[in-house]
Amino acid sequence: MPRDLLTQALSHALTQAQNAGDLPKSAAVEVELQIPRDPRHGDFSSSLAMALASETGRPAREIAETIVRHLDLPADIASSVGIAGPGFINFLLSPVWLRGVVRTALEEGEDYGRSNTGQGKRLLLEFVSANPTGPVAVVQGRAAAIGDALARLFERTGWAVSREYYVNDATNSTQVQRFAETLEARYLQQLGKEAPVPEDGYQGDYVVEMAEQLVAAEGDTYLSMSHEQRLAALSEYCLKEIVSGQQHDMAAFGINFDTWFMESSLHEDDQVSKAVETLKSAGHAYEADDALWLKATDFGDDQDHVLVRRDGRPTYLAADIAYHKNKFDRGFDRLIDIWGPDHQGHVRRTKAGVRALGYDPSRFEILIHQWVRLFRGAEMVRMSKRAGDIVPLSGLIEDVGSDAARFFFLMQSMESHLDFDLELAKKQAADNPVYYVQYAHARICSILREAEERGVSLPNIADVNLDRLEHADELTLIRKLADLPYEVSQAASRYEPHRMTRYARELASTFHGFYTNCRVLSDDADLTAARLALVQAALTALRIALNIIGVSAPEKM
RNA sequence: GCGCCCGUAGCUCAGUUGGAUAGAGCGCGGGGUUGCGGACCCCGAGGCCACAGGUUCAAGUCCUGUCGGGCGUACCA
Repeated sequence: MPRDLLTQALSHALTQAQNAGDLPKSAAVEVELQIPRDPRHGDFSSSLAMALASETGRPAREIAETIVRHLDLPADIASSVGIAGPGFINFLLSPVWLRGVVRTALEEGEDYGRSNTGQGKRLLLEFVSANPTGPVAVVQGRAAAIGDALARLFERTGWAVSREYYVNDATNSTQVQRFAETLEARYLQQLGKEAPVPEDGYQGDYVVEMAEQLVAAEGDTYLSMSHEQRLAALSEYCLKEIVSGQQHDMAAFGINFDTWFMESSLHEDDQVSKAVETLKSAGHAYEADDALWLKATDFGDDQDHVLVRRDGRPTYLAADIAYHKNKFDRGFDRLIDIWGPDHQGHVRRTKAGVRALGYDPSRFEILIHQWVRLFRGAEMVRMSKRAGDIVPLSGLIEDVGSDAARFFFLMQSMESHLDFDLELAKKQAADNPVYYVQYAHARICSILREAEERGVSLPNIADVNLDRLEHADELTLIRKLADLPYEVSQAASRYEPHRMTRYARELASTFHGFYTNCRVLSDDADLTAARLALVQAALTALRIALNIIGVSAPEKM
């Protein structure tokens, strides 16, 4: 990447200047490049001289001149190096170097922009993990879109990624029991019995529908059982039904999990109790009020938390700690969890538990995404499963389609609330930014089809005279193509998948501008060949960006 | 009360780890095609970046406080 080459050259120039005595040897100054807001300032810019100015007390412009004098740039990379403003060192990439990007993109194809920062190390990405007490909701769709995009970003940066969905199917958990009691009531109601839904039960209509299906499938089989037997049978039944429903929801959204990890498997193998024992013997857990507590305050939390309840049942936290131990024990080098905003309070205690077990906290990251607020027109729709008014992801996909849903989920950073107006998303299908990007892709495909129909064969890149690419819109498009590798690496390392959505829109916009001003297929055979190469490179970059955000790239629309 | 996130154009949001004159989409006003897809392109209007201090050569960005919104604050998950 040119950024790296220029950064290295600047660092080197600084050292040279210092060794030559032209600049004082000061404390470590980080050499970094920015992209100027105003393109007239060049492709890259460094404020290195200003940072040094305040340390050395010498004028920034003078320092900049000294550094530039010692600068030894790789051949052909920059067509100009300038000093501007208060002391910026600006670089303008040369057309020669830019044209090389087209060649690189075509030669590397779908691999363009890949890097190997992960060095093949194993990364476990856990996301969605909706409770098995209902269908996957819209807010979890956001987690799904974020998680899958991050997974693809990490795959592109050299990590061996596993996608995992954690199923809280422990039948003795409070939520599962509560759900089973609700289902029991609805089931009995279906059969004409008087049975109130528990006050803290699940109010959503989908439980009624489940009861209807249950009666249709199994009739009154459960009627003659005792309350306890019936609860056990029903919770087993509904866990199976709901999990398979969630698996169906994820498949419909194009998310393929490598593993659906069952919490129950932790309990069956005594992994939870063993983890608790380990904490206890290490002195990180203590008895109080007839319960067992994790001494989380020793590991950065502001309060301690119960691991084993007074009645002897382990808490969710205990299972979660055992679960993360299990992840590490499976040999993963790095763990990333993506959680919903309602789990924010659990971050510190879970990290504390993992640290208490002796694992390196830098290998474990929990990302919190914010809510999706659904609107029907001006009316906001609440989405708590426990409150009952759940909006399933499957409904959203039916309404606006998987592509639009994924694109919208990734249009803004995960820590921002997302307003999703269902009516607008349906009504304005034509104005939807996802179509704008897909249209650019279809347009390029159309050009390539047209070329074929006219008997213009696609050029072999080795035979193309790329020097014919000199129009401003051509070079602007190439600059955008050149950004892809950096965008991918940044989006991955900073957990910012929405950057790829922004990139895709910018790339599409840049392409549309090029298309308006530069005719691809013309009588000029050399120019046609060069532009066909450019257009194919743009196609490659668009496909990569769309692939990362999980949106299809249609050849016709 | 405490913790996390948010507050930027009429609306929805970006803002490249603190850089030069704050951007995009939608909406609004005006223009553009005897051409490979007009689901496109170009121009314009529109901003005390919630407010007040502070740090810095430089603050939308960092720190402190205030105000407003969301969420959390269980021996639920």
